[in-house]
This record gives sequence, structure tokens and C-alpha cells, in this order.
Amino acid sequence: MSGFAKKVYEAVKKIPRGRVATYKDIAKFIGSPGAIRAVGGALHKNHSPEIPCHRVVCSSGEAGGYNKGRRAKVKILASEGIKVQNGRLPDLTIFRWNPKKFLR
DNA sequence: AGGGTGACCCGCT
DNA sequence: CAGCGGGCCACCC
Repeated sequence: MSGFAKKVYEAVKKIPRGRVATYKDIAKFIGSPGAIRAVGGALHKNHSPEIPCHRVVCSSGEAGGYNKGRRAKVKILASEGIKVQNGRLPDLTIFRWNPKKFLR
């Protein structure tokens, strides 16, 4: 496993329950603001249950992808108390994970 | 070594 | 507001 992917997983693990982070946030957090696509690739490759990749969504508020299907992803988010409508988050800012120093 | 791919994002039409 | 295209980075053939 590459160091990059490792950083991605570490960051995702830090997302508390009931909160979400955008792919961009993760990229920034690990120190590679422009490696957004790479982040997606790392998560795509990942299948570990230890990593709450369902809490990572698009900046646009759309669910994004998921190994078990976007459908399941939305379901889990809703079960964690996150407001989701029509497969997307109406107001991303409410549940957005905010690691202050690293947030724009 | 070179080129293609993807769980993305931004800007322009 | 919706659609299209280009850019971006790490990874696999």
C-alpha cells in the first residue's frame, strides 16, 4: 500500500460519526490539495470496514461513489443522522467535518 | 518510459 | 440552471 493511500485512510478514520468530509477536504488534510482524484482512487481501491469512506462526499453535495453502491452510502449517512434528500446533501455545511486549521 | 483510467473540481458556454 | 471540456494527481497496464 502506498504512503499516499495510507494518509487518505488515516484522515478518513478521523471523521467522527454523524459528520461528513468532502474529497477536497481530505486532499487538503493530507497535504495534497490537488490530488483530489487520487483520493478517490485510493478510496475506490479500499474495502476495509475500518474506514468510514461513506462519510466522504462530493463538494457539490452529491453522495459520490461507494463500494457497496451509492444507494447504501446514502442510507448509512441518513442512519447517522445526516440529512440527505434525493441522494444528496441539501446543506453540506451543517454536517461538514471541520478540522479548523486545515479548513480553507 | 508512455499512456490510459478514475468514488473529482472548476470554469466557460 | 444545465451541459461540456480541460486540468489535476496517483496508480495500473
